[in-house]
Amino acid sequence: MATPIDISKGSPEICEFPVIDGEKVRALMDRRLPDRVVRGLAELFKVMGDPTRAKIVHTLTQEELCVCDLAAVLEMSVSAVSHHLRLLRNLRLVKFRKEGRIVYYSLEDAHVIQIFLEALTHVKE
Amino acid sequence: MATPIDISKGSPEICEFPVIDGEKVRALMDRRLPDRVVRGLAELFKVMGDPTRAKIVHTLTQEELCVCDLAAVLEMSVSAVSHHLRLLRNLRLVKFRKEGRIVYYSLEDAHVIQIFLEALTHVKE
DNA sequence: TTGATATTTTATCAATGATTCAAATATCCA
DNA sequence: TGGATATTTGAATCATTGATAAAATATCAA
Repeated sequence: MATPIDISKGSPEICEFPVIDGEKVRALMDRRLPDRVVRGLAELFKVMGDPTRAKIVHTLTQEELCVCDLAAVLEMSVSAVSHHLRLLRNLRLVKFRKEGRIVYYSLEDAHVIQIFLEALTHVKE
Repeated sequence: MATPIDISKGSPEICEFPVIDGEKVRALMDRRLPDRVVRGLAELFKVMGDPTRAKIVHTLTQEELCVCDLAAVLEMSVSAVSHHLRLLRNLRLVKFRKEGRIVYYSLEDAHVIQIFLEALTHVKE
């Protein structure tokens, strides 16, 4: 039977939620992730959660590439690809090096590849 | 110097993109992921790419929980949580079992946990 | 310098998505 | 059966996001 549980934890206002298993709930509340981490996780997944950016990441798992060639591989405008690269850059999923006016992009680290490949096997099965 | 590359591959219209390294581009085009897989990947990441759903997944990595208790842990309305659970259900990230009128949710499989934890360590470092 | 190339940025529009409230189901218990 | 509880669903609103085109920046080469 659902009983209210006080989850105010000393904050000024009293918030009550009806719960089934109050102990479980209290224990899980103590183990909640910090907001900073939750936001970081969501942003990481969100930025990979677009077909175009998924393609970009996949392509870059194989080879370093300049914006222009990346656009050719994806058959998209350079501008569109550049926009997506900026998002990936902001989240530090990709890094780049400049050679004259050509900018070569590659994946930032092994973690990104790992997450991507894990998801790939999940989707393929 | 960028030279145009014919990527029409027999399709009626001729599409040309200026590229730097035509061989690289052609090779990568041959290794592109099928659209079905790309869409699946993007959907998987997108559904995890929301702070609330990230919290839900994290909570369920620890314990099976009913909707009502999940809402209490997250301090959100039951309705909002239920909406998010539906999305997670559609992508088969979570499964549920019914016990009378109470519905208990848990993560679908080890892959989901793996992807989540990998991302977590990436964000935390 | 001038023109050409590679990339980035700005601005705008349409589409998508999260949240809320209200109503609908479903199940239990008296 | 009637009433209470647990969850789901639908509609409405508001904010976010992606795509596109056009302009801006940066670098090279003649």
